[in-house]
Amino acid sequence: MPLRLNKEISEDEFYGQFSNVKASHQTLLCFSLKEDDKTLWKLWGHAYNNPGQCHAEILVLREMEEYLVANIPNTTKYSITWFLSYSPCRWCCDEITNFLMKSQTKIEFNIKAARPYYFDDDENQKGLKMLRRLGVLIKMMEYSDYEECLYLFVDPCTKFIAWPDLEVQSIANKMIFHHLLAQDDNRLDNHLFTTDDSSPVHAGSTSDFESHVLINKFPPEDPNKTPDKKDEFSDIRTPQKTCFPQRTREFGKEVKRKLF
DNA sequence: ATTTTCAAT
Repeated sequence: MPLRLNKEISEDEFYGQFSNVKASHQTLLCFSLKEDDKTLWKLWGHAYNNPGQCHAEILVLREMEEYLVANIPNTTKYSITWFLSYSPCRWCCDEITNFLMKSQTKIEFNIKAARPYYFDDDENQKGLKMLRRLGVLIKMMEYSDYEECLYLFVDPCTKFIAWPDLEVQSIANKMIFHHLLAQDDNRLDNHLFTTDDSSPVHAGSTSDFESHVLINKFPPEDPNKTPDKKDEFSDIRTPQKTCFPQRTREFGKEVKRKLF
């Protein structure tokens, strides 16, 4: 069964599928849906793509749609959160768009993706931009997102152990993601990489990260490994577990930075 | 190109 309702994933699945430094030919999607001002999820679970059949997103969208048509909302807004091991492809973006357009109830949609899925494909970029224009909060996963995903979908008592280069790769993913999605946004011309949260990335390392990602999307072994740089980022997050669910600031907000 | 990029060798 590619889709499982009310089932956590194992620790092995979590680390195996959501690693941002190892490529995979599978996609895992952990999802939750809740009615706002309620704490408990109304619908949750996880799904793998069905090989040769359909992407994980489609399975989950079907399940959520089924729920929405069968249940009269006791709220004015749904909140949906997805943890995806790959960012959605162009067609899945279209399907998410259709899903949002069909809903009678406002939907707050959060997508956190571990790895970029063919970001160099224009159509994939367009799909992601469309989602963002529709108000979907979409970002690449970073340390705190991994903590949250583990807490919510694996085990709240297990401590997240970061793998080597998680920080470096997530920062690289974040930068390339912003760069690509900002292409058609004139307001951001000179501020592609500004952030709200005092990002530890130094200006000098920008091109390193960018080329690193553009040349090798998911390098299994980083030939340019620089231990110095890794150490530089190793302490930027507190590893201790915090109370989830807890919303970190989303990237979508940071585009409203001052321009002067 | 409703798609050779979420496998099959």
